[in-house]
Amino acid sequence: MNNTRFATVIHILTILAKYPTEWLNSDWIAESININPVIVRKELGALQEQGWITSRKGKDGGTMLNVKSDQITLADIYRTVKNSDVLGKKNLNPNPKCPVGKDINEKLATLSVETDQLVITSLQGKTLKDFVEQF
Amino acid sequence: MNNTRFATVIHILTILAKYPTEWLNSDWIAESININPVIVRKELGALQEQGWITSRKGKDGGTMLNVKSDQITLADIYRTVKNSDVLGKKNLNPNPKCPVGKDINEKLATLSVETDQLVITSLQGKTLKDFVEQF
DNA sequence: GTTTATTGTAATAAAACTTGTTACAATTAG
DNA sequence: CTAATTGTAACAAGTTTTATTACAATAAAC
Repeated sequence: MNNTRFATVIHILTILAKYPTEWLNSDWIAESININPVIVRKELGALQEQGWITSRKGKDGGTMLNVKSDQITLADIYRTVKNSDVLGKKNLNPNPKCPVGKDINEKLATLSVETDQLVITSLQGKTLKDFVEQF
Repeated sequence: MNNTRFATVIHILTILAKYPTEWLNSDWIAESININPVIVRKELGALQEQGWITSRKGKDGGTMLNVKSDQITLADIYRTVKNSDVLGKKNLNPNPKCPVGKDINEKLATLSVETDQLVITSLQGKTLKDFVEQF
């Protein structure tokens, strides 16, 4: 992961969890993170797909958390934004004529899946609630 | 990690470990991975800095492994190429006037370090020798 | 119902990162 | 001396990430 999506999304969710009874708008959230409100709205789109939030258009519109914060684990959040593996990409076209090249991707894949799973398992033990309670 | 450096470097090291008595040149290694030889030479530079290989210039030049493959753990390799954290980047300028923005990076950092450490610890239990023996 | 503020989304631009390529000086075996 | 190789710089191309502009659809509030 070489982007800020996990940081952005957990920031958004933390704010929503902190103010669970208010319709918070994307401008307000964006100011806390100090990023462009359009990016916030894009991430809110991803959170909607998970069913975690409800948004309302129009004047006095905004977003509210839809589920209890102990129902969302950090693994759920990570999976939502994850777009690369911990150990990075495999090589695209290793040479099948080379005994190493022939099998490397298969061996790498095993290691890669195992490493990613380790992270997921660890994050499954932590909820958004645990995280938010630190504030 | 959204690059192929781990895959490239472990591929290189696997080949070197497989043929420990030959001076393998960058063209030959590059053909197995199917990448540009200059990239191989760049990575070989990183491996030299770790003291893991010796290279020889000139005709019949090439590279040989300098240490036993059970002396290199996958954690050592990962650290050599790692250029991003498992959970990605923190947000650059969260708003210090917001109670969430004020502390988010500190809380995220704790989580991030813990997650990275988990991966390192797991990879420390695996050596290059273990990996190479699969071939 | 008109006004105003907001989401949702597309299109584009700018910035950062990754990979590939060309070129060549320094070096070393034969 | 010749041929082949490393080491490295410079640049080019491709991909990903982040920011920005624009605007239709919508809904509250008056």
